[in-house]
Amino acid sequence: MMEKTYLDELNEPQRAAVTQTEGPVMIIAGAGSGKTRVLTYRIAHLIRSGVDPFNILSLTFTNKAAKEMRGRIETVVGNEARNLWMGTFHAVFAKILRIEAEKLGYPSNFTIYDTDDAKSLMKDLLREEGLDDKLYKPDVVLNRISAAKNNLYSWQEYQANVSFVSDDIASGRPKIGILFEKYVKRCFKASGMDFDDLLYNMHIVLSKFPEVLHKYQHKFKYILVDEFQDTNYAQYSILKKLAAAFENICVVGDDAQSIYAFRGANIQNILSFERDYPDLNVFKLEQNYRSTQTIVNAANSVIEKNQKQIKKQVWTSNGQGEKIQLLRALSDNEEGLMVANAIFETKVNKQWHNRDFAILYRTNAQSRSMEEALRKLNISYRIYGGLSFYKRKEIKDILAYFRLVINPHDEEALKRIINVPARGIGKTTIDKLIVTAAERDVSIWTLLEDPATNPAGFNAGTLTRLSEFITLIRSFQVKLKSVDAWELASHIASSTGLLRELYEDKTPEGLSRYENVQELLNGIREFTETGRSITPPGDEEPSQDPDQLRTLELFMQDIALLTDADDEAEKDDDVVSLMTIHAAKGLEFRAVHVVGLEENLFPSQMSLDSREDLEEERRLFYVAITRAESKLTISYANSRYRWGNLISCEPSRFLEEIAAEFIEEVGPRHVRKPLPFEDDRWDQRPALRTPRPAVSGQPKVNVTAKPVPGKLKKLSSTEVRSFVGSESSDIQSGMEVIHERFGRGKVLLVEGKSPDLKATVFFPGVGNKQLLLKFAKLQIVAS
DNA sequence: GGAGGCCTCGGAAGG
DNA sequence: CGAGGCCTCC
Repeated sequence: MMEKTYLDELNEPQRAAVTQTEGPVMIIAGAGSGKTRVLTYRIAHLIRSGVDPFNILSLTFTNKAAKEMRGRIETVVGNEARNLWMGTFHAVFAKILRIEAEKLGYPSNFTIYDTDDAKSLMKDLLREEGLDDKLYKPDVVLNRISAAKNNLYSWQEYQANVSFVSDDIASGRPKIGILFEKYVKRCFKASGMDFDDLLYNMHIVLSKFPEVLHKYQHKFKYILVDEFQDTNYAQYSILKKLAAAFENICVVGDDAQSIYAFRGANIQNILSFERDYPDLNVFKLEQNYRSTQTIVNAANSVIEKNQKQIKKQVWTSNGQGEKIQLLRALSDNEEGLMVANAIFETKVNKQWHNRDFAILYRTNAQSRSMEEALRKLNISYRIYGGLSFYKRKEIKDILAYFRLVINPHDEEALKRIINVPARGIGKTTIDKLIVTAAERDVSIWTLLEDPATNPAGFNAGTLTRLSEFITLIRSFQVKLKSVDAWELASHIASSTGLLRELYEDKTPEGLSRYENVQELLNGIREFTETGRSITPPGDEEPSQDPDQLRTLELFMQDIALLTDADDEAEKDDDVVSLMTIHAAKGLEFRAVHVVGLEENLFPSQMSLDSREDLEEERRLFYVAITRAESKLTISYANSRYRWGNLISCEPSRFLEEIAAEFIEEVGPRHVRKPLPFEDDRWDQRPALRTPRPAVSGQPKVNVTAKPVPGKLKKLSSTEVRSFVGSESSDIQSGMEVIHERFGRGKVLLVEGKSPDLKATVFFPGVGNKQLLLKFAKLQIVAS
C-alpha cells in the first residue's frame, strides 16, 4: 500500500472526512454510507501521513466490530496496524486500569464481574439487609446503580442527591442508596469491578491523577470513536478528558440508528460534542451504497416522522428496485409459513442462496414460528443471540475456578464452585460464610485462610471439608506463575473432578456440556501455543514479550470481556439468519424479512407511553428496513400466541408510515373476508399488486372489536387449518387454483412423484410458474 | 443436601 | 407456553 490511491475509492464527503486528520471531527454517517470504510481509511491515512500507530486509539462498542476493523486495517496498512490500540471501550479501559489499578487501591489482577455476578451479589445484599426481593428486584436496583455510575455519580453523591433519594422513596425503595454503598464496598473487597466500574473508575483515575491523564493524553494523540450515538455520559466524559491535549478526536455515528437509549446511551452527546468543540468539522455521509432507491426512500419516509433528528438526506444512485412486499397472515404460524414460502420462491426464482436472507424480529420469542416453517421447507437457518458460549453453566463453572485461583477474594467465583462438584459444603455453610465475612469486613477467602478463626463455629466435618477446599485451590495457585495456561487449565479441569462429572453424564445435554468444556480447553491450548490474543496490544503489555510464559492469568484477561465464542467457520455456512433487529445493526442482507409488525409488539407496548420511547422504536424500524440491499418484505399476523394465550393483533402504525407508493400487498386476501371457496368474488382477478395505502385504520376497528378469548381462539385456529391444510396431492392439470401470492391460475402440467410433485401453473399477468405442490399450498377452485 | 413439583412472570442487549 | 426460582419432601 504505497501511494494514497485508496483515496480514489472514496466519494467527496468520505474523502474529506478521511483527510481532515487534525482537530475535532464528527461524521454523521447515514445507513449504508460506507462508515466502516471511512473509519479504516482514516486510520490508514493517519499512518500513511506519518502518525505512529502507537499514538492512535480506536474505540468500538462490540468485540465483533473491533475485530472486523482491525482485520480491514491490516489489509490496508499491513503489519503496522499491530501497535494500534483498537478495542471496545471496556476492553481498552480494563487494560489501562490493570496498569493503574494500585492507584485506586485495586490489585492489577482484579476480577471483572459480569451481570450474573452482580445479580448474585445483589441478592446476597438484599438478604443481608432483610429486604423483600419482590419489591427490591435485583435487576431494578442494579439498573439504578448502573445508571448512577454511567452518569458518574458515586454512592456518596447518590445518597446526598435529593432527587435520587426522593425518587427512591416515591417508588417505595428508600434503601437503594444504602444498597449502592454496600454493593460498591463488597465489590471492592472482592477486588471485583463490574462493567460500569470499568468506565467509572477509568474516569476517576484520569480525574484524580494528573500524571495518569497526561500520560494517556500524550499516548493517544489521535482518537476515533465508532457508533458515537451509543455512548453514555461516562464514556463521553472520558473521551473529552483523553482528547483535551490535542483535540484530535473523530467520532462517527448516526442519530437515526440510536437504538440503545434504553440502556443509557445518550444522543445528547452528539449535541454536546458540537457545543464542546466550537471549531468542529462536521461531515455528512448521505450517499447510500447498500440499498435500492425504493428501500432508501421508504426508510426516509419512516424516519422523517421523528421529531428529534439531525437533518440529513440519505440518497442512492442505485436502481429503483422492487417494491416492498407486505404480507398479512392470520396467525403467527401462518406468518412463518408465508415467510418461509417467500424465501423458497425467491431462492428458486432468483437463484439466491440461503445466506442472502435474514428474518428480523422485535423479540426473540418470535423466532419459534419462523423456525418451524423453515424446517418444514428444509431451509437451513441459524438463530443468533441464543445463550452465548461464555454464559453456559459448565463454562462459567470452570472459569470460576480460574478466577478464584487468580483472585481468591473473588466472592462470586467462590460461591459458585465451593460445592461444584458436590463436596459436602452446602447452602447453610455458605450462608454462614457470607454473613460472617460481611460482619468481620473481610473476604470469605481471608476468613477461611486464617486457621485461628473458626468461622461461625463449624463442626469438625465441615471444617475438614473447607480446609480441603482451601488446600485444593492453593495447590493451583502455586502453579499460576510457573506453568502455562493450558497445563494449569487442564490440570484444574481434571483434578477437581469437573471433567469426569460431565463425562459420566451420557444424556445429549451432558455430552454437549462435555464438548463445550473441551472446546474451551482447546481454545486455551491455542492461546498457549500460538499466543494469539484478541484484546488490544500495548507497550506495557507483558504478553508482547515472546519469551513470556502464556499463563492462565493472561488468558483470563484476554477473555474476560468476551461474550461470544469466535465463530470464524460460521460465515461459510449457507443459512438464513434469524435475529432480533438489535442484533442486526451493522449487518446487511440481499433480502430481509421484517416480521411481526403489530401494535404492542413493534412498536413494543412498553414504548407507547412516551414520545421518546416511540421514536426509539421508529429508529429500530429504520434500522430494520435499511438492512436490506434489494428485497424487503414486511409482514404481520392478525393473531399470535403470547405466553400461551392467543391474542388478536392490530397492524403496526409503522406500516402506515411507509409512503404507500413503495409498498405492494401480496398474499392471501382472506383477512376480514370469506375464504376463497366461500366467495365468488375470488373469481375476479385478485387484488394482487394493488398499492393499497397500507392498512389504513379499518382493521383496527375490526380486529379488536370482539375480545372473546375462547371464541377467538377456536375460530382462528380453524381458519388457519383450512387455509394451510388443503390437500394439494390431488391437483391435476387443467384445474383452476389459487396461489397465495400469484393469485388465480391454471394448472398446465403436473410431474414428478409424491411427495415431490411439481406443477407448472399459468397465472394471468404473472406468467408460468413451476411450483412444488408440497410447498405451494394451492387452493383448488375448479376442475 | 439434592431432586422434583409448584409458582411466577415475561423487553431489546453490548461489555 | 416455558424458564427459572423457590419450597417441600425425602
